[in-house]
Amino acid sequence: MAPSFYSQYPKFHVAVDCIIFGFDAGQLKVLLQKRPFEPRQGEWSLMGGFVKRDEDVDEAAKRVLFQLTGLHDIYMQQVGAFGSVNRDSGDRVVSVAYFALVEVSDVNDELTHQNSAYWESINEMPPLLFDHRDMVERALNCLRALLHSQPVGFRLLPPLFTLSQLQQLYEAILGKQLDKRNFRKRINEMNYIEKTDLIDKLSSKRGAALFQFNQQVYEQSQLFKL
Amino acid sequence: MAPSFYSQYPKFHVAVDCIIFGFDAGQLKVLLQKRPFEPRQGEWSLMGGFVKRDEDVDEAAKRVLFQLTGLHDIYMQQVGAFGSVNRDSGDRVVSVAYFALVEVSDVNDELTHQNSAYWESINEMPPLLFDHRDMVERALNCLRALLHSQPVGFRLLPPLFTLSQLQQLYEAILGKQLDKRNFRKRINEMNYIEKTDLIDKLSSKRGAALFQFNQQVYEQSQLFKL
DNA sequence: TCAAAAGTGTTAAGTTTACACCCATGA
DNA sequence: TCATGGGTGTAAACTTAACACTTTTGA
Repeated sequence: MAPSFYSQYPKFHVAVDCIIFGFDAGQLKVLLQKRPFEPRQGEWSLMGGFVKRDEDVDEAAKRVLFQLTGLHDIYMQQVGAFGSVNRDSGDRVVSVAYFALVEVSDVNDELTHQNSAYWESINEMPPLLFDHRDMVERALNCLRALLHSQPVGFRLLPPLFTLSQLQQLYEAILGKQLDKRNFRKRINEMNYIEKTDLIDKLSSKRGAALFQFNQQVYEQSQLFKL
Repeated sequence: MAPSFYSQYPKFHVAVDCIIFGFDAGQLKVLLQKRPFEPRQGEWSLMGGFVKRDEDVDEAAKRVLFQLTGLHDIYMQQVGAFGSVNRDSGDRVVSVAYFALVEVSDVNDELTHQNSAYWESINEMPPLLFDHRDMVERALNCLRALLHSQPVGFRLLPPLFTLSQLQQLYEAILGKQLDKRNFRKRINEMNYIEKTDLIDKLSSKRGAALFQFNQQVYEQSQLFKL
């Protein structure tokens, strides 16, 4: 192949970093990893990886998520590219950040152990490598905005959940208290969050109704908005 | 330097593409370029360029904007990274898109001519190269969202503008008609959009009051929101 | 019997929308 | 004198926010 016009320009490592959000013990968590290679081995970081030669950047993010959690078909969204010259002390690396919403109990614990990865509360994160803290903050802003426009909360919960759990989740993401009655009123208007006949007896003596998200009803309800 | 852990991984060309928004003749416009090199020379595209070895990706976007318009210190915001394997038929290129808000009359026409760049209405764009149309659409969505949270409109207008101009601009960006009285009521509540003593006699017989944006008042007003 | 979480409506405040006429001026 | 764009207020609809008590049941 003849040398193209492009070939006079430099090339860079391109990486992806994943902000993997989970919800556990009433708190919004992020899956953080002890960096397994030099430089700065052992420091807390996001799970990341280099993009392969014949791999979409989006695919690389999915692959990295899969490597760490064993999960496929997970909601992921790009946060943005981070491209400062000296952001990575190892070499010039342009990194594209993605966030993922996973259910903590679905995650393969063997894989996370192998990768020295641990769930940390968003409010109690240790100092992170490079610009990873910025990435988490930007991801959290994306998630907050998303929560207002789409029902993504349930992706962090088990298929069946109580309204108290859902409210705790919203409070953890938005970082503020919500009024119980107003919250339930709002959820009630969303027909795609359906009450089941099942009762959760674990979290209270009285028992709480379990709800589920109905994707089909949701998609139908969106069609009418045009 | 010893070969680092990183060096086993591939490298890619990294480019920036700029969606340069302007406002003219009552329409939202984008500055498009006839591609000056192969492959696909002569096709309509965004203005772009490769990131240099010792240049932040953000800096590269500013440089490309400057090359085409002669403008410095312009509002720019990243839209996201585009990283499909085959998005560029020349070679593997990961591109980061940015949008800029410029005042059309500030742009250096000599530079745009030299670069075969022309303002096209957002509603009448020709087919664009690669995934550039996606980039424009994503940028427009960003701009619309931004318009609701920050007063960025005036960056597309001259320092002095009439309320009718401002309304036309909002309508062009949002793609829908706005009510004149409601619009003016809303602008009136923003103390940082100040009425001046000057009158514009060009666009109407009666003359319209000219307004200006006051950055200091804006910053003050934002402090109170915490 | 009591502690702990579940569940339930109403009212006031604020925001958004819809809507129509007079004004000033140059041609 | 008239066509053109500039300028102005009010009422209804809707949305959001504030607020307190009863229920159930396991320990």
